[in-house]
Amino acid sequence: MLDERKRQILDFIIQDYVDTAVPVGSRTITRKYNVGVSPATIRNEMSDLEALGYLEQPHVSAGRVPSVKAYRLYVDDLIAGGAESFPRDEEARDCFSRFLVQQEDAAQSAAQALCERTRMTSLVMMPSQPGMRIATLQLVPMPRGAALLVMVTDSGMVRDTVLHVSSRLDPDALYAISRSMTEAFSGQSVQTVQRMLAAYASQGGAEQRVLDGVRTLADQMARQASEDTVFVDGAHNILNFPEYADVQKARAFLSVMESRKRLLDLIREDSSFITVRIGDELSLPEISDCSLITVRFGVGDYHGLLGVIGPARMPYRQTIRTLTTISRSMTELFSAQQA
Amino acid sequence: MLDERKRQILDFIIQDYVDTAVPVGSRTITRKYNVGVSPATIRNEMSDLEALGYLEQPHVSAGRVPSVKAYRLYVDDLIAGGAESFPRDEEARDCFSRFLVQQEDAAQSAAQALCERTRMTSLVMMPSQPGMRIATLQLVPMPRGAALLVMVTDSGMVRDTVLHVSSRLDPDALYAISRSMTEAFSGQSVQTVQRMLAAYASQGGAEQRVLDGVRTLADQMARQASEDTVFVDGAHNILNFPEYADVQKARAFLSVMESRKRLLDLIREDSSFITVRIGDELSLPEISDCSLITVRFGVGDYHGLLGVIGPARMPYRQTIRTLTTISRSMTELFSAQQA
DNA sequence: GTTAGCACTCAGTTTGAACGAGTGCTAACA
DNA sequence: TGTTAGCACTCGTTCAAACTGAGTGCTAAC
Repeated sequence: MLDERKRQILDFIIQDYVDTAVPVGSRTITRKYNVGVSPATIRNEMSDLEALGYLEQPHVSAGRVPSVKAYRLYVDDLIAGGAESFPRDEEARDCFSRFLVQQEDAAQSAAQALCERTRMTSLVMMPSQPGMRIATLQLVPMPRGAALLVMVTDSGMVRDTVLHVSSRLDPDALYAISRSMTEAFSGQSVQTVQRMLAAYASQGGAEQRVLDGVRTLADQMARQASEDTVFVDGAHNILNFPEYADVQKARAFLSVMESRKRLLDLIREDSSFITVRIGDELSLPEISDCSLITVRFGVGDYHGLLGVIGPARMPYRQTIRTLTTISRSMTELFSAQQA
Repeated sequence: MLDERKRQILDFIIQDYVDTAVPVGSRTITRKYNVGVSPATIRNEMSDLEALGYLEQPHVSAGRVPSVKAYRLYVDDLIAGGAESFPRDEEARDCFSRFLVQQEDAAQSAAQALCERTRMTSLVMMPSQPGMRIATLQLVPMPRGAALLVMVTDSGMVRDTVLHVSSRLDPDALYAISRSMTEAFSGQSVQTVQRMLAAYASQGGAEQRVLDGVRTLADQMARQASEDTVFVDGAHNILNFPEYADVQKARAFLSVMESRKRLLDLIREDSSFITVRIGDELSLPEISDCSLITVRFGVGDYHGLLGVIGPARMPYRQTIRTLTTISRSMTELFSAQQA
């Protein structure tokens, strides 16, 4: 469809525009890249490329800018051609500790690692876990008659809350309570626990406070279980890009990044390993000159998404590499956890 | 020093500038506020106020802007006069759950509450706790041969990490280990524990993994103990202020908010309950047109700081009120915790 | 002490000219 | 037939000059 030379010129334009954020003119191409033809010829080719929808002109005396269609072509090729060649990155493993970590911690570190490496905005989505069941409930003694109530689910999620119990309850007593609570609740779904405890009227006393604690944690868990959670990091990095030199635009972008709902709408609907959505494809006017790359991580029925948002003019190859690397680390981490 | 009318005019100017961010002219004063004299008279008074250092003129044909000295006068009066009149705010209590919470969670909620109410940037500093000692170590059973190691200090700080132990260890066995670990380490300072465990060579096996876990947590705690932690929230709110319409300035501001070191330098040196530092008084050029208000919270030897940063043109009264309200809630929370 | 009037100042905006990067077209060339 | 040099043309950008208007300071009268 596109002959060799057109394709090469288009690639040069994309490359240059990604680097400089300035519309690319015909002479720039001949100066910087060795095509072997004169600017006039480049102009003819560019004119064709524009007619084909791969280039756009901000105004008649400016250079050309890649269109969404051009990025799409570029990215599709990138993914088709280079998917296997993304190398391991040992350093990436190290951004998670060698100890196992809780899922939320891992997600947060992943988000940090992503935005540190890409200098853009990173997203991490942890999937909902509707079937979550309680595995353990345990009271850990704290000073001054308090205790930490810890709830663990079969999927390894952990939540805790501090309770006032009674200073007369020694560690063994707390452990006895823990065992019987675990016996009572273990294997139940958090929703069932919520229902079981909703019946209890609040009647004071240490027991009641413990049950209230269980209910609180069950509520938290249930909320978590029923909806996907999203971590965002580095949203302010958008200010580093000249396309967001306007504070109004930057604020619009940030407000999208703060709206869990809009983010989920963005992220949700995709099933392939790598998804790239460019400009309008995101169907959110506030970020219509951005691109979002997402990759999956996880194993079996437990998987989430890693994502990076930046200007449509982003270094796709490098960003995809970073994402797949971190995704692999996350997957390994969770496989280890499952094992 | 300042006669009644001058003082009133100065207050009007401050009030108007806080509202509008636009230099205030003499006619604006007569139009909006009922002083009972003509613009010409106001001009004379403003001229005097400028000579006294309370007003500044961005340029000769602009209105006047309050100087740092003016804000200082205003704020000092505010604090001297109104410190007792800050009311309770029941709603503020509710932003912390009725259950006791871990200190970090409380700090984070406080930061959130502050920036939600002030629409500026909030800071919460938790003080270092050099004398922190271990109270409890406990292993909570997790699915698939894992266990959550929980460490609690006498000050109520909690840290945990996931370990692979052995699937042959049942809850009772884990509890037995927990008890003996607690016996061994309880009452020791985290630094001592670090030293005790540094001697152990890593030799594999479940025991070793547990001890490695203890060491990891002790390291974390020690780091926390030796240095103050700062939570920042709502830094991006700075974009809402016209004085930060310039992206460069906004970036400079955000970079300060990300630098723990610079923040600590800002916050550190103060001993009174409320501290207000205006403009240059902050001695950081990036934020020389901001003000920082900090108030203490906590009881006895355990206290931290709540702070709000915004443009020097901020609603001081309201912001101080919000800060003191939240500070009171935090203090109550921690007193309850101690009791 | 207060005020009306007036000249003056100066940032911000508008206007228009010069500039220059870049294009499209045409004609010549290989 | 594809390539290239040349040239007219477009249009955003830049810069300076002119204009506008908000606001002041000063003076003289009340």
